[in-house]
Amino acid sequence: MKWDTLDEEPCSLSRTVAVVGDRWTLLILRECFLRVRRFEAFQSSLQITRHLLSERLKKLVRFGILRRVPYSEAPKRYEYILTQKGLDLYPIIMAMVHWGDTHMGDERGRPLLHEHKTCGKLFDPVMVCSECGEALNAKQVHVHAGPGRKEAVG
Amino acid sequence: MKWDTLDEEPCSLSRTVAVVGDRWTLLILRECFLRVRRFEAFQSSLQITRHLLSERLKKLVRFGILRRVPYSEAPKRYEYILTQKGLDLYPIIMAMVHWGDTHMGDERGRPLLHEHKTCGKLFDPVMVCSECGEALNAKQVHVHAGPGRKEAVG
DNA sequence: CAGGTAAGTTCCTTTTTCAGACTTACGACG
DNA sequence: CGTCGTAAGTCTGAAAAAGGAACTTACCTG
Repeated sequence: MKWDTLDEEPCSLSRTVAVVGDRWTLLILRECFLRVRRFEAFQSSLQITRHLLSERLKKLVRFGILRRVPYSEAPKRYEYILTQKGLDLYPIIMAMVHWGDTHMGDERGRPLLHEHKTCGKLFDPVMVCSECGEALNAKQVHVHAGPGRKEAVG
Repeated sequence: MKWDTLDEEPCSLSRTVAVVGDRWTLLILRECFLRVRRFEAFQSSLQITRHLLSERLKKLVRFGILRRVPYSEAPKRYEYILTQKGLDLYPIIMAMVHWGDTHMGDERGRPLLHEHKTCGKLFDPVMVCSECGEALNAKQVHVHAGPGRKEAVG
């Protein structure tokens, strides 16, 4: 597998995996959604080596998931802020949190609770069909090759 | 970071990342949802080294995501089948596919289309609030420490 | 001018991953 | 009977990635 061109495969999962498919990137994104923005803050909360953090942040900026925004001119200091493309990763993160809550919990209970400001309640994320609104499950879905696959396969 | 105990962190995202947080595991799971079940089939469709495939499958079995089921007694042959815990990863995979469709597409169009057998239509997965049914977005969610976090932090 | 802070970079060691050959156990072919 | 083919792995040496810790730059504070 050539990881450097994974984002051009005719498969949307591969393309997503190319961007967020490693441990550190996912943990960095968790911090982003918890409003962490600065290099030192990421480093101290994750205990990631500065080298890797620097590299991963660059990659996320390169893919348009974070923006590097100056917050001080002298000395030059930057913070990393989620773009819309980055904010759109929220369902992935929430799906992972929900799976962890459901299947990897221990006797201590959930680490975090999520409140939906709009309705005021504690909630779980549920994935539904855009057409009929019903909850989705793997066995009710049939997959067809789309135009992007047919062209790639020939 | 000690990756070997990541699944015990007081964070559901970390625990999920401990299980599915690497490139190969996610691609293997994609194949599982496309009904691939056998060692040789995974190997030839992914071009993963046999060594890594063997290791990743063992790990998925160990975490209860796949079951190793014999399909031939002599010679002994096995296939790998998603458990319910594994099937429950579907929202994560679909969320990743959807993000890839939305943000990593090219002029060729979508690689795959998904049909909801229940309603018969092509759909996108949408993540909604379990309480009010509204589509979720990061800015409308407030996070509270839950019991599992409070106990861990002290 | 010594000490502190933020955001990196550099260097060296350890761990993972990769590519490909080897193994085991069977069935079919000639 | 010996050889080929297949499925599901294991083993090995080389290459790539990750880890740990010190170093750098540019400013600010007492």
